[in-house]
This record gives sequence, structure tokens and C-alpha cells, in this order.
Amino acid sequence: MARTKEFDKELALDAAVGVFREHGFDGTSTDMLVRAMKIGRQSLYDTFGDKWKLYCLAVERYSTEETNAHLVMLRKEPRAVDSIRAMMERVVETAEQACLGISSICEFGQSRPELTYVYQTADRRLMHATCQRLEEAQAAGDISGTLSSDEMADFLFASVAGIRIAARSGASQKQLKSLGRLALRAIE
Amino acid sequence: MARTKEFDKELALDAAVGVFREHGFDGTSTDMLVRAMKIGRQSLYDTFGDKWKLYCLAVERYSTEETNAHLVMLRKEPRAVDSIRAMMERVVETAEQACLGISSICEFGQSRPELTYVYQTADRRLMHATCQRLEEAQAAGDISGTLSSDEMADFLFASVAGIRIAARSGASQKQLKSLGRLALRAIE
DNA sequence: CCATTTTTGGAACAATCAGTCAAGAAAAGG
DNA sequence: CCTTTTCTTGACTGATTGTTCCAAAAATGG
Repeated sequence: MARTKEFDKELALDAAVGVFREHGFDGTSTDMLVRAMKIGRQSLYDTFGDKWKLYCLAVERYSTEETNAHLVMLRKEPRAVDSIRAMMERVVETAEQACLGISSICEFGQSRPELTYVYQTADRRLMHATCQRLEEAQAAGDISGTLSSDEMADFLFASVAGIRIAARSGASQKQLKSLGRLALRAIE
Repeated sequence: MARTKEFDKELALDAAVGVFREHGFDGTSTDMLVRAMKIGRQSLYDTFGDKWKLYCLAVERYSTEETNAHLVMLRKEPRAVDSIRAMMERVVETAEQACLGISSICEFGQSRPELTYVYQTADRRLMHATCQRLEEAQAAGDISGTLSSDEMADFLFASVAGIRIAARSGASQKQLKSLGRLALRAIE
């Protein structure tokens, strides 16, 4: 198997994520992609098929990476409630970067099954881990025992979306911190 | 002043809002607009200038109407806390419709000053009324007295965004209700 | 009825779009 | 060295974009 020159596919995908998250699918031209990914146009089509397939791949990659980052936080602290807090704090700190997940949901809603599947896959994985941690925190008496872990997790992820949109609309870091704090307050 | 035939400008704008909120600016073609607004293409350009100006006008109209709807809720109930709840409940009930404000912020962030100005104007008006009501509720002892009205209002609006995105990503009415309830729980 | 104004529809515009083709440059393996 | 594979480049193709022009149709006011 002759391994010849190959550009870094993952790196190129990351660059595509960077463009898509900032300008959306319709707002991104193939020229913008080629420039950002630093590959020839032909390589783009050979490697990723077409613009839509590349977008789906970018959304998928972003989703799994973002989910992984959340999971890392969720396992960071021994006390479950501290991990939950760590997860929200990371969101606050990284909120200045546009979220491709939210952008994609806004742009396409439920109209593209291949995207919906990607969202759901990531959501299920994240939901599972979060609920587990939330139940631990409940058992430890650190958060409310009357709420179901499902609705708490749903609320936290809705809050994440709220925080990111607030950031995109120009909220200060101080305001974002306050949003994160209040989200946790709801489940205490 | 000869009043000649005129199509309903406001009605046409509403139709434009309907298309833009669902497909965004880049995802909307002038053909889609002309069809939805039920006017000739030339009338569109004569009346609204171009696609971008029409979009700005649509965002402005949507913002003020949405703000008005919030304000109506905020004044609906005698008890301040009931009004706040009414405001959130309306959001939950109407969440299946895409929000042009969120869509616009997602698509353009802070990159278009003329849009940013529209957001801020609506936000200021709504913020003022909400803080007033929140302080009333604090005085009545119905919500927390330790939080500032500003951060509570910010949080409620972030929650509105979170709820609407959850809806667009397919959350059930039951889930949305739970989100609204938990948002209020944060400021209790 | 006529004159004026507004709206319409289609044709045409240049610009840009996504995607393809072909030739050559660069890299890798022998 | 040469061959093979991969990548890049630029030109090219239709299709679609936003926008304008123009003439006909419709509606209004007198």
C-alpha cells in the first residue's frame, strides 16, 4: 500500500467547521471553503463529495467534539455537582465562538433528516452522561431531589443554547457568567 | 392627494417575515419573497429597495411586534410574578414558530450594525419593562430578593432563546413547558 | 369616459454559484 | 532516474442569484 502525499483531512475538516459555524451553510461559498481549508477545489470534491456532504460531515465532527468536551468536564471533578458546574463554566468561557449546532438547527430546523440524526446521536450520548451525574448529585443532596434528571438535563442544554446566543448577540463575559450561575440555581 | 391602488404594505411585510424566519436571509430567494408576498417583483424593489433593506425592515417589524407581545403579557396580571409567568408561558405556546430574531443573530452575529441597532432597541424597551416588573415581584416577596433585576431579566431572555431553539430542534410541548417552569425556578 | 398612477410579467443583465474537466506540478516509491 | 499517485491550478459550464428595464394590464380619480 503506497502511502503517498496526502493533505490532513481532519485539519481541513476543522477549517470547514470554522467557516460554516461563522457563516452557516448558505452563507458559505465553495471559494471560502477552499481558501480556508487550504486545498484545491478538486481535492475538496474528490475527498468530500460536495458542499452539502462536507457540511454534514462538519456538523457531525463538531457535534462529537463538542460532546466530548462536555463529557470531559462531566468527569473532571469527583463531586457530581462540581462537574456539572465545570461543564457550564466551560460553555461560558468558550461562548464567543459561534456554535455550529445551533447555527445548523436555526438554518434547517427539522427539515434535513441526515442532520437531525446527527443532533440526536450527540444529544443521546450527552444526555445519558449528564443524567447520571445529575442523579449522583441528587443522591449527594447537592441539588434538588424533586426534579427529574431528564428535565434538568434538558434545561441545562437549553441554557447552553441561551448562553451562546446571548454571547453572539454581544453579551459581556460578566453577563454570561451570571447566566451560567442562574441556570445552575434553577436545579439547586 | 389622489389615493390610488396600493397593495397592503404591512401585509406584504408580514409575509416576508414569514419567509425569512423560516429560511434566513441567505436561504430566501427573491422569487420566494415575491410569491409569498403576492406582489410583482418590481413592486418589491420599488417599495422596499432591495432584498437586504427588506430583510432589515422585516427584522425590525418582527422585533417590535414580538416585544409588544411580551409587553402585553407583562401587563396582563395584577401580580408581577404572574405576569412574568404569563410571558414565559406565551413563549412556550408559540415556540413552534421559528424566531426571526434568533435566526438573524445566528446568521449575522454582530457583523451588521443596522441589525445590531434593531436588536438593541427592542431589547432596551423590553428590558426596562421586565426589570420594573421583576422589582415589583421582589418587593412582593414572590421571587428572590438577592438577585439583581438586570441579571434576572437577562436570564429570562436567554431562557426564551433556549426554549425556542429546543422547539426548533424538535422538543415536545411537555419538554418546553418544563423548560419554562425551570427558568422561573431559577429566580424564585 | 379619459388620464394618471400603480402593479404586473417577462425579458434581459451581470455576478455569483456549485460542480466538472483537463493539464501540469509536486510528492512518493521503486 | 522513472513511474505512479495525489494535489493544485485555471478555465469552463450551466444554473441561479439579485436587480433593472420596459411594455402591458389593472385600478384609481375626475
